Amino acid sequence: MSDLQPAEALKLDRQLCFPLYAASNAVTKAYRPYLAPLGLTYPQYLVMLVLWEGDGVSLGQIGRRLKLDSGTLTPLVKRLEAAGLVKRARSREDERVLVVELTEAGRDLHARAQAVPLQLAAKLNMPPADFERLKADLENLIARLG
Amino acid sequence: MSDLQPAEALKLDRQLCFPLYAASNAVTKAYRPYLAPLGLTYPQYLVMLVLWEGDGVSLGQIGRRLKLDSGTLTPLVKRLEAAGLVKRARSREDERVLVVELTEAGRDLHARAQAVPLQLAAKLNMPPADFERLKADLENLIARLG
DNA sequence: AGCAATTCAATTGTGCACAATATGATTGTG
DNA sequence: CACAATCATATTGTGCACAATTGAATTGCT
Repeated sequence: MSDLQPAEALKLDRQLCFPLYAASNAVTKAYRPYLAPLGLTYPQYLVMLVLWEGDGVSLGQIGRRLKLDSGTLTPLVKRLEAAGLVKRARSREDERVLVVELTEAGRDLHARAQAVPLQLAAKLNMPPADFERLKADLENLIARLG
Repeated sequence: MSDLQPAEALKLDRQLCFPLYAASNAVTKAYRPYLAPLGLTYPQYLVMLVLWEGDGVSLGQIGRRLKLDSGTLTPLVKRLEAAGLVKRARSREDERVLVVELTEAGRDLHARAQAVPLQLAAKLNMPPADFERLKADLENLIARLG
């Protein structure tokens, strides 16, 4: 891209950022019909994925894993609590720390969520090699941005 | 992905969607320091890219190009108008249509924006081949999601 | 011409993202 | 043991995204 004339570099079709932005919006939208019956938004689903992998995690740990800050996560986790999927409690050892734990309903949702990746894979219908290459390239990009 | 056990498929590290989401957030954030001096957010910058390529475009045309709806674009373009970068006017031939045109200040901003893609390319520091492959893969993904 | 269907934008309401700041708990240092 | 610095989360304010609805202009059909 650095060998383009500046005016050419400003064309929408020359941007990497735009397909990235559009693809992210499109994928979030693609999840909606499968997550709505579970009562989850896409960012809420990501938080649940973290909790299903390891319950009893602090807000900060969730944030570092998902690269989201407290301004995003505090209200999001409160909504998960209002939906009865998680409990929020201060850590006994360190009162600054908020520990997020699954409720029974939150654990039960794991079973119902197992169809989601399969439904999305079916909708994408992307060859596994393309899928893995794209994932690796995106992870590389994220690493370059710190 | 379809050959994974469901529980495995629900691991965050197996998701394509998550690096896509995280990369999109990270790229938007990476633009911020270069766009803020121009008085633009990243979505506003995308709208300006469309207008710099062809001025006097309807809101619907901008929306189809950027895959954004009127609920997003109506207030965004009003903010661009408030910033003095565009004019909003109803089409003479069809009063339903809102035509968005650059002001003098909006055209002048084009020159100042030419550094932006170069600054971002420098920050990414990604080999052109990787850049192009990732862009092609993302466009392919967008096409699969309609 | 009349009128239902369509189209384009605006509005309303919910839920992110994130910068900036605030608040309270903990730690480190003299 | 004060007490400044740090740390974890919460709050405030701005700006997206998008579903759902509305309203007005236009088109199409008979």
